Amino acid sequence: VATDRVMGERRRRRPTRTGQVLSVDLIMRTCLRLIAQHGAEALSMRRLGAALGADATAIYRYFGNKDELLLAVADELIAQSLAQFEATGDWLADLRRMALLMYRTNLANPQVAILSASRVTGREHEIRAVETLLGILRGAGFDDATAVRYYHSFVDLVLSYSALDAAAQVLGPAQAEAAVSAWHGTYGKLPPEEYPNIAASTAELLSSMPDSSFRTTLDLFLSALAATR
Amino acid sequence: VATDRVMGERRRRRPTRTGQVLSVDLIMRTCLRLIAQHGAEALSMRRLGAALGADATAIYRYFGNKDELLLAVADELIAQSLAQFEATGDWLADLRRMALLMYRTNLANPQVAILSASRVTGREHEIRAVETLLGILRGAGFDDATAVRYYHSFVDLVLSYSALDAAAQVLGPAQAEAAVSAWHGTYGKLPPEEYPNIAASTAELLSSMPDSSFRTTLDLFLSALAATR
DNA sequence: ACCTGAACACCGTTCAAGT
DNA sequence: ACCTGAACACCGTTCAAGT
Repeated sequence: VATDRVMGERRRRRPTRTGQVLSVDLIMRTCLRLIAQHGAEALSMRRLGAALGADATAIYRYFGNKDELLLAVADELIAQSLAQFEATGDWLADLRRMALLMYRTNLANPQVAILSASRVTGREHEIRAVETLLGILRGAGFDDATAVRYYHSFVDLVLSYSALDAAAQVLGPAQAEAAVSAWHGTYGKLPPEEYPNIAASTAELLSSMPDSSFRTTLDLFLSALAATR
Repeated sequence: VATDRVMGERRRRRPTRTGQVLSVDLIMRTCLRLIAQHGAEALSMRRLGAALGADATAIYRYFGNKDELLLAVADELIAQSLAQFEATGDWLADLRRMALLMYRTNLANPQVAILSASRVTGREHEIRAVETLLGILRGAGFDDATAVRYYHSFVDLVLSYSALDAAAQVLGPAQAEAAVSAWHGTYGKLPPEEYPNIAASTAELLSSMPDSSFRTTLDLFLSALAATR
């Protein structure tokens, strides 16, 4: 019985049709690869099964449902962000670096970012991230209550922006095209008498709106934190 | 021919099976009601057709596809926010009020907010909102390029936070329960030696995390804008 | 002119059967 | 013990046919 637990990894599993031996880890890695290679819309249980060389329903031996699988993958993304982080002792620079790492990792896995932005996993890597961020803010000299408030704002800002930009990135070609033509076709051609402010800013609007405003917002947010310390 | 255009609203339409006469407006209202009553996951073209007493495919006479329908509904929400806004001339107060109105309207229609946060509709009310916000920022004395950058940040901040908080509000009972127990069960009971920062902040974390951080973040953001003017 | 309904190519998930 | 595959209850959308 003890052996079963300790050697869980080595339990004999029947290989699939194509000889793969399934595991939680292999499924998560394949899931991430599928999203990275073929886009978020390619992630269905059937396609994941096919990529694993297994029947889609075999995955349900390892994850209760698709949502549970994606939450596990979400904690994995936090791990990836943390792995690239090294504290420098400069709290503002550290916050900025952490924000950019989280944002970048999320944008590389948009489907997961969208699903997990508003979820608390309570898993290993999420806890480490909370501890690290609270440490940075408390180390900056904020009292406990303020550190918590700013941690909350910081993490919600980064996660909500990640989800927003991930959703934009995941739009189908037709929808992305519609956004471009809304800006160039509609906003670029409004009568100046009726829309003087848009007319005065057209060039800036057309060049700015397709890009993310995350860096601008982050910098404004961090400068406000610095000002209250 | 001219009559056809001018009196477009009064064109004779064949009633559906159940006697309803379809229109863009009726479809949008039914769509909003369906989402409000049964959640976004209940919104399928087939269900919408059923709620209209029509075949699902009849909707395609009025909206090219589901996405186009949702964009129209999203623009309706913008109209609702704008209807409650009145400029005071105090740019900071006006921005704050607009942010809170948009946030509140979105949170009252969480399912639509989630679906539309990252979309550009290019429609009537969205255009009016852009014009209004750019006007506030240019009126505050920001140059055109800066006004556009700050408009972009402002609207993305409000929309992304709306979607984040709407998604949290819309979690199933099981998932909401899981979040509570993650905070109280997991974060409330971590060993202080390993997680000193979480341990020092436990009380504040447990009381702060269930609430939205939108107001804190918005105030920090606006104070940063004020500081750069 | 407008609505209908069959059809196509998909989903996530369950469960009895196979090995 | 684990994987398979049929089956169920859905999707969005197209298009020929009906009225």
